[in-house]
Amino acid sequence: MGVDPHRLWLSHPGPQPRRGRRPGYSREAITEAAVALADAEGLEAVTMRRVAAQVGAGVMSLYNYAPDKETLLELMVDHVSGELLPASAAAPPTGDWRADLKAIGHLQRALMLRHPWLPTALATRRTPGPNALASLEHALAALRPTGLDGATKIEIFAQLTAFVAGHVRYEVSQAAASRSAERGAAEARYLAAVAADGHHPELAEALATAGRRPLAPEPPEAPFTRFLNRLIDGLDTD
Amino acid sequence: MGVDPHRLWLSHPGPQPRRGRRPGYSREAITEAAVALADAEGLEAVTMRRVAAQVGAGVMSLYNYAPDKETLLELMVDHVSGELLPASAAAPPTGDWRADLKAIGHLQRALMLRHPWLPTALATRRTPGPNALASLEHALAALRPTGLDGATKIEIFAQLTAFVAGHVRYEVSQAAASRSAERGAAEARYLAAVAADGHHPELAEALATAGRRPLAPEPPEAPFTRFLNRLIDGLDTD
DNA sequence: CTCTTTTACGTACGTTGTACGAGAATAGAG
DNA sequence: CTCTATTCTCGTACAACGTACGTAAAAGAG
Repeated sequence: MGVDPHRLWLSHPGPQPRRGRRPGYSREAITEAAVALADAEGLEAVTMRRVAAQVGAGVMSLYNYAPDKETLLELMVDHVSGELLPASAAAPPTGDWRADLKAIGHLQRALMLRHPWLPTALATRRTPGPNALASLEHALAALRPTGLDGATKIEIFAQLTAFVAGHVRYEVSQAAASRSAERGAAEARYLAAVAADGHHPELAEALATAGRRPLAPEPPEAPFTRFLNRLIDGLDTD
Repeated sequence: MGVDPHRLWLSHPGPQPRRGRRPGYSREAITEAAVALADAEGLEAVTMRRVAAQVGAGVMSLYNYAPDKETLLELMVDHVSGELLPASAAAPPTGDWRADLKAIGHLQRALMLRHPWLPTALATRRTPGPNALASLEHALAALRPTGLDGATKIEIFAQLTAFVAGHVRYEVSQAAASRSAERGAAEARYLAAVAADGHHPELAEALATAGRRPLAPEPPEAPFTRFLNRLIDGLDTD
């Protein structure tokens, strides 16, 4: 499982071959088509046949640009990770590493909301591509004032990303549930029935108090901000 | 997508049918076979054919016990969630909600290390089954002293679970990388090459300082404990 | 031109989830 | 008992998937 990252990332596009038929497509075009498909219809719509149809190629032609589908997913992840680059370049470390890290978290969340398949695609371990490494570089620079050792800084970044992914997954599933009335209602009926069985008093009370709106209306990212702040403010440099 | 949770969880085993052939297998046996398969060979080894072979049934017989494979995954998740019940029952809330929550996090981590496919299986949204709801009930009871409203308590539990899942995924991927020497070496070569390109000074330094062992040897769960403590100590009741 | 290299992609295979329907088992009704 | 309704079993079959293989086409080198 997995492809040599050196061959995949470092030798691309590689020295132009001086002989042979010219490529009719490009890794970028294929990746963009796959991303567009995933954005529009979800990750499960990304099949080799559909991606090929999207770019107007035969199915097997894709394999000249990515050795297998898992690699194509890696390319997709790194491609959208590139959307973080301009913001990173525009916001160099300020010296306040907590604020910098929170800003990174918000950017990651926005990216994942734009590409809701990203948390799922990130779930399987992959070697970071150039854009992901640029993100990591930016985060490491932000963490410089902490004086932590390298492994810990990398771990913090991985944990932050996993945290944001988990939260966004929760956000979009909640949004999907409240958008599809039928499914949401069935789940509500089920939970109400469980709460009424007498064995789940805490759940019953939680559901009863869950409907209440907060006194002051809050922006949709408020819960995320609260959790993010808690996580990062809790980080210590000892 | 998805099955009515009411039918799935609440009417099982349901009133015995008074006529017709008697079931030759059971939902529990099938679920256990699937869990055993996932424990031994990973989630991707869980195919309807292999599960059927494991229980000695024909493939299509499984569909009398679960309407589709996704539902079987739900059954697997809830089944292993049942392993948390004894510990929950043995450890009622102490009044120190932070300590209680940390204990829950450690139990969840241990569960996920026993079933490394669990973080992945949890990633796709599903309605909680009875065992998951018992876990939630336990966590809500622990959170009672916070006086938070129901939605927030539920959100905290979901976020905690997502956090633990993310961390365990990281843990097992690290363990897998260091176990397979070939793959780990290829990645190390790649990262070293990137670090040497001059455009990633922070990464270069982080990798250089990453090899150093801590002065005092620490147990394997130490990083997890640190992150968990930071997350939970950061929670506030305002 | 021929030779060599590289890309394009039709065909085909193995594996997957599962729809369908025919047969077997069980229990009540007559 | 037989008849019939009901429920479970599971062989067969199909569409969709990732992709191995091989042939045809293109393009520079000689």
